[in-house]
Amino acid sequence: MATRTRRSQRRTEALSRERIVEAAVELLDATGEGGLTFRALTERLATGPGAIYWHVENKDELLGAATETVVAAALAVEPTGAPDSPAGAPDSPRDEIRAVALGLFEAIDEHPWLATQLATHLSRSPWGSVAPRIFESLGRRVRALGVPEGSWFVVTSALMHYILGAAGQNAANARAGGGGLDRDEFLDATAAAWEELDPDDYVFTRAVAYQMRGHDDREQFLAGIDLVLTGIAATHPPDA
Amino acid sequence: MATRTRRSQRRTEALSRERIVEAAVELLDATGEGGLTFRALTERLATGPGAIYWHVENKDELLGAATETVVAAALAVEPTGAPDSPAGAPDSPRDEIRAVALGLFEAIDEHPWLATQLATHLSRSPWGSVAPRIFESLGRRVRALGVPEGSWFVVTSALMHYILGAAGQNAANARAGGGGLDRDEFLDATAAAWEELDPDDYVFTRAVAYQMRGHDDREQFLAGIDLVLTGIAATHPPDA
DNA sequence: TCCATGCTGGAATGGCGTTCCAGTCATGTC
DNA sequence: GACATGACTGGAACGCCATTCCAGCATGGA
Repeated sequence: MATRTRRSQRRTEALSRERIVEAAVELLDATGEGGLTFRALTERLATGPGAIYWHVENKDELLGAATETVVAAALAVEPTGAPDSPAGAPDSPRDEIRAVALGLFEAIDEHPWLATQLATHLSRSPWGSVAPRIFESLGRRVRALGVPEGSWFVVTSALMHYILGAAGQNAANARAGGGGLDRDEFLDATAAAWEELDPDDYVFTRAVAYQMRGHDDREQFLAGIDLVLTGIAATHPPDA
Repeated sequence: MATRTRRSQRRTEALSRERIVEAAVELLDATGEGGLTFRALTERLATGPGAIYWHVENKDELLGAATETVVAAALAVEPTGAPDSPAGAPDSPRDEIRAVALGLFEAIDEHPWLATQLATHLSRSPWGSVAPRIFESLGRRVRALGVPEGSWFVVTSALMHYILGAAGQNAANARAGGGGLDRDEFLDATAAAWEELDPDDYVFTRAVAYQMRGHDDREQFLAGIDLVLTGIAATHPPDA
């Protein structure tokens, strides 16, 4: 086995599109958006640029592949059937939507570069695999919610937009603001900055700044989801 | 006059931070995200890099300034008092929120680069002037809606997240997908792509693809806003 | 045995953001 | 009217980036 393996491979482990994308994700996670360079990639993979370009069209495609990989992983853990639930108590569509949303939220939280990447990727090529994947996952639950067919598209889109918008903007909050600040310091600094705004132009923002300090991102994200879900339920009563 | 003007200025019109930002916005509008280079900028302003760097810290700051300028302009047109309404019929907070949202939607529609820029800018530095500006504009109406103070932050954030998320993702749809396609062709291509997805994995998406074809972005965006607003009203009844 | 083909990585290219610096001009001072 | 000052300019250069080119390698089939 060892012989065959060694024979069929130039290096300890052959280069492949998978290995490249995996390394790219690791690099993005470790060093952020700007940390993914072909130099760093060739170094980490102990190879040259030509080898990478043989497996991958260009950097944009590599970023797209990284995005798709991470999103797919995030949606894969979703409790489609919830086989471990107490039996006879399947999750409601509402709970499932919350779970899917939270999965995406956490994926963006773990991979902060996803926020920007999704924004460019989704609007640039909605035919890619990532938009339909998210859309499908949410849409099935929207249908289960009892929303009439004519509104499926609108409702599912709205949900997706909220989820990606909110998760994206929260992402960097969690990871501190570029400097070495931790989350509390960062929140505190932002709240302080808000409190020093012009009292005339920013009455509301100043009045609300204190709520910024101790707030829990996840909790607030879910509260937003609930707002949208409640709106959906009110607009399309399940018994209609 | 001409003499004094000519005397006090090195060139026909002196370089200034304003002029630079203005040129940057024009360049971004005309040639897209990647079109803004210092080379193109120096050419358009008939100067050298050093002159630009005297007025501006670096490219990130320039992009931030461009973003702030455009957002400020978008929020400035909002009908704060609606002085031209039939008299005695002021806009409801709900209508005003719709108007503010639509203003942002159209700004992103006119300047597609705003979508990505807002995503990076907002999450990178929430203390900048753009987040508070939007937050304030929406928050005042949320308060007028009768939402209890304890929920101001959550509700306003949710609204902002939906607006920016939805507007951002719709932006590029409107401007065709990179190629020379117009809107209808683009929508059609996307719908066709969705209809060719795996029938098992994408039941919902395939079933809904046809709704993609003729849909109106603005209308759908507003429908989403209404969903959120309805959710807000249901969660916080005005008479409570 | 030898060649075709899939795959590799070092060297080179052109464009980018950014820096450096020698210079220019309006202005204040005497 | 001469001169020093300091805001402001723009050409040349630097280092890093994505991308391309190509001479070579290993391997499976003839």
